[in-house]
Amino acid sequence: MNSLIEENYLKALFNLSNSKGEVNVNELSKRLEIKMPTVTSMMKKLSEKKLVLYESYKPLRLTEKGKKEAAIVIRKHRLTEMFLVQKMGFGWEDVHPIAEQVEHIQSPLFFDKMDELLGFPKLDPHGSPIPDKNGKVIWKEFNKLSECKSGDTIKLTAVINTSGEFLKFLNSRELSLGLKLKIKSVEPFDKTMIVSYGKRPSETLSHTVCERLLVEKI
Amino acid sequence: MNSLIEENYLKALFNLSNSKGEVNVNELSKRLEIKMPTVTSMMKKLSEKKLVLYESYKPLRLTEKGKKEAAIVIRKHRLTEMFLVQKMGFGWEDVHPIAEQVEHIQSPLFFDKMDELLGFPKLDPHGSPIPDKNGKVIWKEFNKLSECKSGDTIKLTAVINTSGEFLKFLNSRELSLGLKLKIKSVEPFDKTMIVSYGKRPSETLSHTVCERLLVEKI
DNA sequence: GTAATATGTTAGACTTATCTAACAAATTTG
DNA sequence: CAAATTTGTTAGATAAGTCTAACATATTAC
Repeated sequence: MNSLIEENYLKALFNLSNSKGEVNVNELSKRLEIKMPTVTSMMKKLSEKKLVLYESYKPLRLTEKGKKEAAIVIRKHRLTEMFLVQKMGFGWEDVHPIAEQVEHIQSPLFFDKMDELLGFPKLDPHGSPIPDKNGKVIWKEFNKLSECKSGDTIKLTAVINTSGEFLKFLNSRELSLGLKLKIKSVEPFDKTMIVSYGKRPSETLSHTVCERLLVEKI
Repeated sequence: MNSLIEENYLKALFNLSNSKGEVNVNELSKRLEIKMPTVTSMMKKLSEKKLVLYESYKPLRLTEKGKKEAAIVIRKHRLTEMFLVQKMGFGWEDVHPIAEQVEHIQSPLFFDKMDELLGFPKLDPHGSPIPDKNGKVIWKEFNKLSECKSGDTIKLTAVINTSGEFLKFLNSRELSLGLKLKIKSVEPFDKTMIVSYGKRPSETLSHTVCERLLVEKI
């Protein structure tokens, strides 16, 4: 059994690995807001437990066991977020800090019940995939909105940043997952996009925003 | 903010106080399965925080602040139990260990949502009162079944012991809260009761069981 | 009312997870 | 490629919560 703190290291490592495969001590330290020497010593501990491959001055990698245990925590996090939104009436901007705590509950049955009541969802409220019970994650190939071209019609499928700030911004523009958007034009200078969707014929989205929105081409 | 561990001490102290008003270090030590010296030092710490009245060699008492903070934790525990039973399909024998973890979640909104979805229940699935948001508890005057007499007709209103063992025993006899029972006879030698209820014309309940069942006279 | 027992405290050690300061290796830069 | 910068490690300190061993006080029993 891993401690709550070990679970947080595994989770951070897993999330950082998804983009890079390998992770620096420094990156992990920044993500967790924990100083590097502390991270180093935890890496040694997790290495002892066969959860992390650690060698001095080398990048960090999760073992298969480590990946699986991290994915289970992430599964619990995302099921919780979905449950909070679907069954308890929370907005998607409010669920992260609660899920951050609930994910550490030790009771497979509790999360199985959530899963069942939700009808075995594949995605969480932010469009992130929910790992299965064995820790397997099915990653869909996503495009960033920022990489699309003028004239494209796309569907909003996920958000990258799940901070309350960003999600409240999306709420204020009535941008929600599943929404269909048309790209009317892209400003070459600052990559700002003019898009239309729903009842909004013309909305301006900064590059910063477009980089955080994942879409499917239609 | 109190740590998870401090919350457990407060809760245990509150639960033990309900019967006695005062609690020994020794009793608390046994309840928590934590050695006495550790309990002593935690009492000093909680005394610093104005949650407990502690003097060497004297019995322990919660301050008003301590009572309130303990009651809030117990509120979260009992709301969780109710939610697990009513909204997630758990049996009353399975909810305790999960609630024991969920009670430490820091998010008043999370528990307010539960409360609302449950319709602001006053009792948990075991018949224990749910403290209100201010930590006020309304204690009903209960009788133990073991104190009733032959011929009495009573309604099962609460259980004292919430161990899985005991609750599974009650399940096996179809004994649930709200059930009406008639006491047919009481064996003077060992205080065993013969009762009838539902479709069961004659069931034998040991004194041990009868002491753990709280009832209302009809 | 003293002896025996039960209860409670003090002192000091251990574990986990954190930190800072100092040093070491790797990477980047001119 | 050598200097400067960034990244990583080691050593030692700190805090929370636990323990055991030894000692102190209270309570119970005779």
